Amino acid sequence: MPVHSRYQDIASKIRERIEAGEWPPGARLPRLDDFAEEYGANRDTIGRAIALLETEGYVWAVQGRGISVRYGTMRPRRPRGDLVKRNEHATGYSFPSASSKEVWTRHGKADNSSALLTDARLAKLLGVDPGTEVPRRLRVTGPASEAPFQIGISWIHPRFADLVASVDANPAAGEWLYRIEKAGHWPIKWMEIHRARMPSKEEAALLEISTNLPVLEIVRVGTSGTDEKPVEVTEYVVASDRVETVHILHRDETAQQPWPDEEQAGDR
Amino acid sequence: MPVHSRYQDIASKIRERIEAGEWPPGARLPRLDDFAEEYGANRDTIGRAIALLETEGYVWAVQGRGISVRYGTMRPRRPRGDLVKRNEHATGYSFPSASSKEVWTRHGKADNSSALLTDARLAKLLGVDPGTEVPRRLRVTGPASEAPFQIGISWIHPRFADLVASVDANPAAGEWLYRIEKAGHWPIKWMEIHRARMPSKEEAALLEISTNLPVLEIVRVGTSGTDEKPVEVTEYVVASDRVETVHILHRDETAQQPWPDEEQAGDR
DNA sequence: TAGTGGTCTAGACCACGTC
DNA sequence: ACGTGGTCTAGACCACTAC
Repeated sequence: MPVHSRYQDIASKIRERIEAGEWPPGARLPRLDDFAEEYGANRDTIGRAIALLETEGYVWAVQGRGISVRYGTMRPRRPRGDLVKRNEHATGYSFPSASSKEVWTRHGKADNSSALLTDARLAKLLGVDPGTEVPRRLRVTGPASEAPFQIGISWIHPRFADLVASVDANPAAGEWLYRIEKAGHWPIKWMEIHRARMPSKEEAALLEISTNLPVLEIVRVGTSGTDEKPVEVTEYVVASDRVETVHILHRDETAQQPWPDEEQAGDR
Repeated sequence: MPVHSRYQDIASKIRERIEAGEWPPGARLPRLDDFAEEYGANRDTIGRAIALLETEGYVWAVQGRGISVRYGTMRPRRPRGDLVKRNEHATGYSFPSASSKEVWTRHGKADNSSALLTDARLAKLLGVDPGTEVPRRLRVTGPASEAPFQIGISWIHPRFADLVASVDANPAAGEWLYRIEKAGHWPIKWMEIHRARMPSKEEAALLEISTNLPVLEIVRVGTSGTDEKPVEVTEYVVASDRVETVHILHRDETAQQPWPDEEQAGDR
């Protein structure tokens, strides 16, 4: 485990203790000095470890008060379903588009192959068991002259493995999805889950950013319009200093006016 | 300028020099030792300043290579024209709803008053000049028993000042908007801009989080369904460890983009 | 191997919340 | 006023990149 620096190791240990329930949400952690003595490290080093845990949402430290465990309703990679903000909007494939005349270029080669989908959350969204071998497409996208702004990792449901394998080794963006829609699953329906977090070391390297720069994580799930089953899951990781997402919200055609006392046939 | 600590002051100075163009995007900054000598501070302190600038997206430091200026272009991630589809689903106000039986409570008092809208970006979105006095509504929202998860600041277009002033001093969520829709602007159309960033000190205090925890910033613009002019702008700041946003995407045959592209004059 | 950023220590002092 | 986290220094060493 320790391939990291001292403060990262210590942070890992404290993180595990929190997750094990040693200190419940709201409880106060030992003081920096206590941790320093316990781990045989300098207090400043403990401070760095705590700062790391703060970026991950585990703890909240306040001068003069102490360090307390957050009510981590949605711990990193462990979202809870009941604390969610719901929006609905229209965009199409949310693959970032070339605005005006600009053209996004792939940085490095796209990797189209199969891999084991070990992430439990993504596996669940795709409707497969964790560890299943799944067609995967990985690419890093951005302007040709500058740093990339996005990592995209797509996992296609294994029932489309043959279909996807028949496509060009270096397909255009969305090519796999077009094929699937053409094969009788039109229209694919989409859901996206957005959140902010810090990048992993690997993600930071791919995006050419510091591990200190937050990223926007977008998990997109595509569902067949015909059999209602998941078709693909894509995780985007975008650099927060380069990209914002724009959403257009529409009102349901069948929706009534929001106030109940009046009836008025809604036109648009 | 600030009453901040040494490394924050130094970060401010370097930030200003970057924005002044002293080092163009891609250029390399002086070494830590050089900065240390120039500012008469310890190298470790300079390192903290650089780490801060990294979280803000200004620079990118790599061991063995040096510190370079980022290409800090904020690019909206727009829907792709040929793939955009129409949307038929309702959204309602994207004010977070209590899923299941949970009820969000206001932390502290909501502040309903008027204030000067100095933020150039928000002023532009609302269609007023920066510095205009505008009805404002500020609230901090979250479960009753735990920490809040969201700050919401709404700015209502001044043409509705009288209408809004007539509402109860402590209105229900969305009350102002209902009134405006009722006054002949139904249905309001919405756009949202999402991005990840680090919180300000004040935001962190309101959300009871560390300044090290990234937040999701959501700027929402409501436009009158009848005269097509902006009605309100709301900025949400949500704690990234508590909230994810969920979006349902629908197809639309017409590649519409009703919102004018905002060129990003640099508001970071 | 040289150069540069990252981490660590020990000790001191500062800033903030609480009593 | 006290206690706790936050910052700063000086110097040393580690980690990574480039040559």
